[in-house]
Amino acid sequence: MSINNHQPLTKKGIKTRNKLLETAEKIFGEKGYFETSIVDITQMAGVAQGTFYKYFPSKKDIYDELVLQLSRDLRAYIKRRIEEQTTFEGAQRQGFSAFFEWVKEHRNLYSIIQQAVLVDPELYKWYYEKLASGFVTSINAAKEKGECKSFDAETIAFGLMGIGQFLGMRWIIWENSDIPEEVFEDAMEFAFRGLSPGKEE
Amino acid sequence: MSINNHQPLTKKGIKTRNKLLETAEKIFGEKGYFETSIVDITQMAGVAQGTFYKYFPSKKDIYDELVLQLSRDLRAYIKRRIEEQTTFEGAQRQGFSAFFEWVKEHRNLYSIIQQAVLVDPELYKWYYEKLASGFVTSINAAKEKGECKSFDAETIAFGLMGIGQFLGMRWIIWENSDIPEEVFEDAMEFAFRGLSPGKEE
Amino acid sequence: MSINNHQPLTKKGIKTRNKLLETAEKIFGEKGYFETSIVDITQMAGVAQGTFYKYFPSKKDIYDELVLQLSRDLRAYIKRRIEEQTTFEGAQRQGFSAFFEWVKEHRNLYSIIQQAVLVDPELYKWYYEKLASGFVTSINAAKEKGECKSFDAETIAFGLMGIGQFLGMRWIIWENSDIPEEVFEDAMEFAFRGLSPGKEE
Amino acid sequence: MSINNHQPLTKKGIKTRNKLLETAEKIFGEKGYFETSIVDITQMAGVAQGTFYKYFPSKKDIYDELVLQLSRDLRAYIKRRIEEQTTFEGAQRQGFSAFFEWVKEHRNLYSIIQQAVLVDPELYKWYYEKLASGFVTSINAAKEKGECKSFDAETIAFGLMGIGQFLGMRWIIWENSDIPEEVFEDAMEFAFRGLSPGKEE
DNA sequence: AATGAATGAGAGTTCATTCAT
DNA sequence: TATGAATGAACTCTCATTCAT
Repeated sequence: MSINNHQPLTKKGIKTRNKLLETAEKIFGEKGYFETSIVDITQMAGVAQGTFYKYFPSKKDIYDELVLQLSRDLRAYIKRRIEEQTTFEGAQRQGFSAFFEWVKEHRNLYSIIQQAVLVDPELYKWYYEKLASGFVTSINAAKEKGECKSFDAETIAFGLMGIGQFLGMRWIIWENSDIPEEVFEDAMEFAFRGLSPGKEE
Repeated sequence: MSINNHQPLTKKGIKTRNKLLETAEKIFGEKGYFETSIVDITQMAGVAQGTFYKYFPSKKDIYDELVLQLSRDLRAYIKRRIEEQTTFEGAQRQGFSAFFEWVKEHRNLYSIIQQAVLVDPELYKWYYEKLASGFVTSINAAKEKGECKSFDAETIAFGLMGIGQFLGMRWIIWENSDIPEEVFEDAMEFAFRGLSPGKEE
Repeated sequence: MSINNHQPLTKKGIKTRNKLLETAEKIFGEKGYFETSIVDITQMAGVAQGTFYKYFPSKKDIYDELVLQLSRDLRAYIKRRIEEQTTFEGAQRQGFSAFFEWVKEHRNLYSIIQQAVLVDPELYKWYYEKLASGFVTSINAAKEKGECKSFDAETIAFGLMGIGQFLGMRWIIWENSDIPEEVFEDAMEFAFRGLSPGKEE
Repeated sequence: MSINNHQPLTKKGIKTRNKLLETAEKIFGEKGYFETSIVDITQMAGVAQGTFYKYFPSKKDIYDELVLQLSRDLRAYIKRRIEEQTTFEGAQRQGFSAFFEWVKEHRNLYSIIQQAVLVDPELYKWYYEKLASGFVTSINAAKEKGECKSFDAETIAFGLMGIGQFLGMRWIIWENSDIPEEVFEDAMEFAFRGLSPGKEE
């Protein structure tokens, strides 16, 4: 009995499947989901067109898998960098820092996520809600420890993600550089102590 | 003298062209640029396929025109609402408020902008840089008046846009509601005085 | 009672019709019949699309009219140049000469004729048969006067037309030059006394 | 490894590609390049539209391939027939004869070449220059052996091609018959000894 | 006489997917 | 497991022609 459940059974099969994933990541990132054809992927991966459908039911499926994978990767990466931090501010600094590094190292993956706005809005939503939930947890913890004002955690989570997203876009993606030291410091100061100058006395 | 420069010369022509623009706005907003076909637009607009090409050289052109139009509209809308404000914080509050209202009233247009990430990244960049320049001006003015710390204006501009973008997305687009009063207030407090509780004494 | 018989009734109408003919000649010559659109013609002629159909029932009709016109023109032009000649060879020399001059002056018209191979093979045939009939008449006359061997006149007519056609193509059209003096003389010698060297004694 | 370079990799593929070429030859010949659609070709070849583009990047490409193929075929065919000839006149007689036979056997291919005037003038030029170069070689050889007057070889080459072309067109294509014996003989006599009667004494 | 908006059939081409081998 | 040929629906875009004004 042979059911094509799209799961590779041999070492060679696993290798082929990974090759396809890597190639898709590269091309989706460069040309965008809609401009990428299956032929593009199979050609660059060095396999026949038919082979693609041995491992993925459709074009959309390989995209979904990439998003899930990178969502997990990014969250794990940030988590690892935050763990050793003891203060809320320290953790956030490390978190932002980790995020910017990750974007820099994975420009393609970053691009792939943004494409979800058009490819699959629900997936886009899922990705950010998932990411937000990590923030919410640490914000609530900080509130209890008196390290953060008693804001609505969801509001702050999305606010912080928005800041990270836009700064990363502005400098890493558009400028193709690191986040300048000064920008990072200003952003942190902004986030923790706001725009208004303190009252002088 | 008749040159097919895609500009209507009669009242009837103007009406048809506008009908096409309105229809495109609606369908792009609902189905997304890539899932929208010219047939979709012309059918819903009630004209023949060929008629589309009398007024727009291509699908991309009508998209561009929509983005330009809405970019101007949004900026004008915000500007009008800010003008009467005398303080930096007041102006920002009004600005955010205006932005959220505008997004609520033009969900389709908001969606169209986000699509530019894939449709035309350069246009996407142009849109946000244009928007940012307004922020930069008012931030710099506020710095001189002592109403804002001496941050890099570009950093703050993108930070604020990110906050607005993500909150609008989270509540107006995903939840299909207004921005809750509490969320708005928390966001303003966050932006102007930061996450950290002031030093108690 | 108003019947649109495509004939202009006023001076203005005649002018418009001629403008269309001239423009069509130019564009057909440059871009070819199939690559030329009615819009191309009306735009360059400076009239509205609808105006075209006031004067010509279809694209094919204006083409036909051009071919008929130029067929008459070319034959009249050659005839005028031949009339004063008294010998067969003299007349043929003048005829070739006139043909080459005409081609040079009317590259577009020459091109238009060649297009008939694809546009309307029957018309193409008609054009050359009409042209051949002039040759036949003068060849038969020459045969009676002992100035030409007793060849089949049709054969010689098409042979001479073939020579003219190919030399004109080779130098005037491809090289965009005059027929070189030497080429012309060689061609005449070839036509009248053949390739073989006479018997030496 | 699979690259879609339009070359078939299996026997089945080769068969399909050839079927398309044969069908295109037939339909181009009958209806003309511009009146032939890809649907015409694929329908008659019994394959899906998409299949066409697996083997030919565009309509123009299959046309080009046909022209190149037939150019080689015709030249090879004539060359084979000429080789055994020892005299210039004998070779030319055989050459003309071969050409007429070939046209008769491949009316469609002949038609396809003529279409190049409109489809691709450069290709048309290439075809005749290539053909002419064979003539030039044998004319120059004949001049050295004293079998041909010292004419400019290019002039004679195009003159001879013109004669062949027009006679073939007149009798084989238009009349759909063979070249009549008498026409052939008159043409040869014309070419080798010219129109003028020798001087009587 | 002239305009220009509108039509709609049909063109060439692409591509996700299926299937025989 | 892998191949690559084959499919056919859908796409964007063109253009000769008609028609209301």
